[in-house]
Amino acid sequence: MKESTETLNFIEQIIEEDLAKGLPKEKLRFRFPPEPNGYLHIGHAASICLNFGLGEKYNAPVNLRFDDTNPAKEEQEYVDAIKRDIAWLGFKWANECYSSDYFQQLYDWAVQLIKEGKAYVDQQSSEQIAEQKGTPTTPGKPSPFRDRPVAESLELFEKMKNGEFPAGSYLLRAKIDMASPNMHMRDPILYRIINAPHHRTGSDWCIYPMYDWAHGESDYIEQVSHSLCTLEFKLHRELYDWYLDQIYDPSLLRPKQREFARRNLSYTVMSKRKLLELVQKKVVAGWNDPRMPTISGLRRRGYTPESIRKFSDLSGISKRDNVTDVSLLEYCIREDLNKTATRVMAVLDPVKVVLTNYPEDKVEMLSMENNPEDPNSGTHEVPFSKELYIEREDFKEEANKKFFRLSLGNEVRLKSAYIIKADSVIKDEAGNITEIHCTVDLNSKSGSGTEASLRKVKGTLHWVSIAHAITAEVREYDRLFLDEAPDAHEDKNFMEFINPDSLNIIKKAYLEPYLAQATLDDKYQFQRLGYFTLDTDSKEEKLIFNKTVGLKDSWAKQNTAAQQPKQPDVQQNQGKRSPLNEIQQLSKKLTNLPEEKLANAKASILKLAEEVSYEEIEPLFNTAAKKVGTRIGVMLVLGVLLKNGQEKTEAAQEFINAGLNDDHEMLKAEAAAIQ
RNA sequence: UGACCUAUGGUGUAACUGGCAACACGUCUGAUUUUGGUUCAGAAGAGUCUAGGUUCGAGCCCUAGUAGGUCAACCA
Repeated sequence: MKESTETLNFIEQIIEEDLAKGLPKEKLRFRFPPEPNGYLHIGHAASICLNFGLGEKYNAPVNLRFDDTNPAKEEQEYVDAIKRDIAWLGFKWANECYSSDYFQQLYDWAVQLIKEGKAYVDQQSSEQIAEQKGTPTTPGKPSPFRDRPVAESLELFEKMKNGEFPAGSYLLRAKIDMASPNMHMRDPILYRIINAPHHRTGSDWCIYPMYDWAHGESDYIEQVSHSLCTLEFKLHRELYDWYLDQIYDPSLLRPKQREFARRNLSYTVMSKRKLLELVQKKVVAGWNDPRMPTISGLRRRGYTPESIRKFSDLSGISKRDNVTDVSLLEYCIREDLNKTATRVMAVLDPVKVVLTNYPEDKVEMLSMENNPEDPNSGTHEVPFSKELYIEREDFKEEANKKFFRLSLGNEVRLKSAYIIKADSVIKDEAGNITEIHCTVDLNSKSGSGTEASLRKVKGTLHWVSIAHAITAEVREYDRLFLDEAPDAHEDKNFMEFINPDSLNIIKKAYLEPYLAQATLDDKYQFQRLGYFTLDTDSKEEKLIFNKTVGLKDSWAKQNTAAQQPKQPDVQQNQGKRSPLNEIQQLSKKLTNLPEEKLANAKASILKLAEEVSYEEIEPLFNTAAKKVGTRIGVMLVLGVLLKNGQEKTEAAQEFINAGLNDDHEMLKAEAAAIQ
């Protein structure tokens, strides 16, 4: 038996440690805690897959808990959408929970806190409270109501609950530490008054608990062992633990909060607020627009649950900021669809082909494989006749040898049909090709096994019989933003990077008739074009297909590369290092580089050296002797400085002398060059 | 000018807790192919932010820097 060498992410390691320390495996319990104020997106999928994945791995229950403590923002519509998305991803929650289910318990605990002198009712404005709170670098001041007698707080809290005060007039605050370096510990708010109907509790409550108070205690009530959230809650952990300390019964399990980095995807944004802005400003058609990174958008676009789970799996979990390239997501969906999608033919930009030697009225039904990757997928029939459409870009009158498609005098195969040869073209007055006249080799029928059919030809084209084709609208999508990280610019708003061409609608595409029976669940590969699925806007009399993702296209890549031979290197958009820093990085490799690269590295160092001052490099003179690369780099910089008129100090001379006496040839040489 | 977190090929993650850096995507070759897809074979690309230290030995530990992120909502 092979020992499983599967590596654990840091969350799994924490769990394993807890298990090793004696936590019984049966006590493991997780939760996914969305706030029902928006749709789930691919970033949430990371959290969903983490929590539910852990549940599957350890055979532990995972609750779906709606964090619904703010009636002003939350709606039933979102609850329904969230449940739909999680179920679609293929996960089953143990219990459907709501923080609002615990309002009474939370209230009782709050009363207990007041009685113990650990909470008090405040009645200042939010401005006053904010001012007293201080700043991260200066301590706060206590509220004048901080030492209000317990009985008075109790009475006021009771009145708050009974709706005797207007919204915003009173608050319940925990009494912790106004001087804590952690702002969250400076007497955080436990309850505020909100006069809005709650989607579940209606008007039962006028006071609502804040996140920190509700979340940790909900974890505790549900006996969640590991409460996993994103990094921005790291500073909340101290408060999470403080609240737990106040009510914790040692005979019960104590939840543990741990934080991981949220997942970002390149060329899109991932915050609910920003996605909502795209919806509200009508940049997209809605939360489930196929260009949106929402689960519902991806679903409509044609992504499968498997592909999204695979993506989460490959992306991993860690604690550093990240921007995962969309190409990984695209890889995941292609990989899935390649194995499962039915192959069909569709022509999006047609040009007419006439087979001059094919009988006028003849129609053949040809057989086409549904999926060459799956031997059991069967075949379907596709009609063939004298007049066809092929893709306009699949023909050129004259072509070089790199063009594998149809051109005058050359042969090409029609997928699952015959080999044809282009003889002539007909053009309109503007010079546009309107018809391509070809002769067909009638002995070359696909699958006939004849010698002619086995002939090797350079290219294979997809096609559609004009007389039999059905039409449909096809929607092609491109990235929503032109910038890799549209919301990572301090000086620019993410909306400035919107791609104006993210949607391309082809009003009339021609499809093989088999597609007339397509359903919303079907996934197709339009051969040589990409993966497509029916859009929800589609109607029986008007089919609409979404392009999920294109096939990899090394031909297109080759072409664009040829068009723009030298693309300026647009990388290095973050972490602008200082020249000295870059020099140090370059230097350390110096001793390991092959010659050509060595010359380049040296040249770069010499150039960067112009921007470095003597004061900056002097400390580097006592670089450890074994770090030869760095010493060489420093020597090079020193050379430049001396040449530019820098006085040769004692320290510099010493450094040069040390270099001269070094064993390393390169260092010795560079020292000799400037001594 | 405080606290906390983070730093490994272009990108995302690994490295059995100290033994000279692995996997995936992407990129580039070549083969196969009735999809310029798939598949297969291969290549290039990082000495792990910098400096010092501990150690026989450091990506992992310590110190100091640097860079990025988070925190001052009656949001979650």
